[in-house]
Amino acid sequence: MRNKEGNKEAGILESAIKVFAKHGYHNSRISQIASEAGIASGSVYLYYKNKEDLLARIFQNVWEQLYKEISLIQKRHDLSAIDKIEYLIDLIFDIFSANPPLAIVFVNEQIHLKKETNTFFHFYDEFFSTGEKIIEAGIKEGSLNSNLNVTVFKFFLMGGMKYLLENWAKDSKNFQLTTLRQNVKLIIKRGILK
Amino acid sequence: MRNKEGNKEAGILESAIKVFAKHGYHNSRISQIASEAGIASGSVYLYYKNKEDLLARIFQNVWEQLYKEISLIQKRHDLSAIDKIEYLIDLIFDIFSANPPLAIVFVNEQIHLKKETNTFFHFYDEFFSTGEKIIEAGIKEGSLNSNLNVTVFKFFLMGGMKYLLENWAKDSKNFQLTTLRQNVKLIIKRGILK
DNA sequence: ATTATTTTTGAACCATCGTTCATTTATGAT
DNA sequence: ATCATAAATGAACGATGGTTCAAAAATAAT
Repeated sequence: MRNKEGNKEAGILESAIKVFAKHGYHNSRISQIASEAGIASGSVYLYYKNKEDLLARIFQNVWEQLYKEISLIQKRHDLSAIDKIEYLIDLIFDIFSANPPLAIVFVNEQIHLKKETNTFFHFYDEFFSTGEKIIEAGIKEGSLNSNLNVTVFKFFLMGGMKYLLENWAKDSKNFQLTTLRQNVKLIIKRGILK
Repeated sequence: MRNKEGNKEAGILESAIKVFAKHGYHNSRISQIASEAGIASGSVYLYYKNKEDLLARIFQNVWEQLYKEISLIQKRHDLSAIDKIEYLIDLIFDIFSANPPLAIVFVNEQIHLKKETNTFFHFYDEFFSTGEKIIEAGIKEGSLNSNLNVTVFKFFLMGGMKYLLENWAKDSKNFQLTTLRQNVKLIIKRGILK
């Protein structure tokens, strides 16, 4: 497969996302990524230190973007807490619906990267900590249920969305993205009881 | 490490769960599992066909149990739909809280097993299909919100619980299991709005 | 056109395990 | 005690695939 000229580094990363999504990190071969990118396998090492570095750079990009976006949302004083949470849900679905293979990699492969050796966990931690602040502010201002454990809700929402994204990315016929957004918002806002 | 005598097959599987939980499937060595079980590495192959068979047998056991339990819950005519869902939440937390390494393996490693080659996916499919039936019955009987997309809710709840379990198993100091159960039930029943 | 420099190549290297199996050890029957 | 059978061992095999690097190709400079 051919790349746009002058964009080899990004092209390799795109190819890596596709191959990682299809086979999983450990069953992906550098030679597959290289041929997907239209280069020789040795050339991957001109742009990336090793296989793990490819995965790390994917997550670096994702978490940096997620952190930047959530920071902007948090700062907006015209939005209530629940508005901010809904914006956050849209944000995540927007990022990954534009790139289904990235969604699959995002959901399944972060486990192979350790906190000690990867700087992007800084963004990861800040993302979650900002999310917590938004929820806490909502409790303080009285719009969110004060019985809610912030940590539990944070993980529950993230985990639920990840699982939905994965299943959507693998077989988008099962449900439309709009159904997905609407229902997640419905569930977290009002629950499932009639 | 020593096993109870006369229980080698189960002992090996327990050791595999521990090692898979700690290092992940692909970074786990048969030699590690063997030494954890107190046997020679070749002896693993007296009880299990190969490395993948170890993982498959773990999931076989889990999904068979989950399917049997959800079937019992579904049959109970003394429970409403929401009661059944709450029982289900308790069931999952009970199974995995008794075995944190199993929770970690359950959440992270199923991806390495393919539907085509593993019979336990029968239980997996039946489990989810039974879950859907419980939710659908709740909608029909009028106790659950009829705007709810059953598939979306099913995945959202499962994904949320998986992510919570993983984080709890990795660092149980973050939250107590009772907090976890209560909050999951709270969120899905009533949502987070005050 | 010639030379210097940079980029790319891909065959070969080599470390890493999963798996096998000839041998040893344990168990049980007579 | 002796023999037969079963269970367990762990060194060695072999396949795999990430990574390297000498050589080739492309590009730039003179």
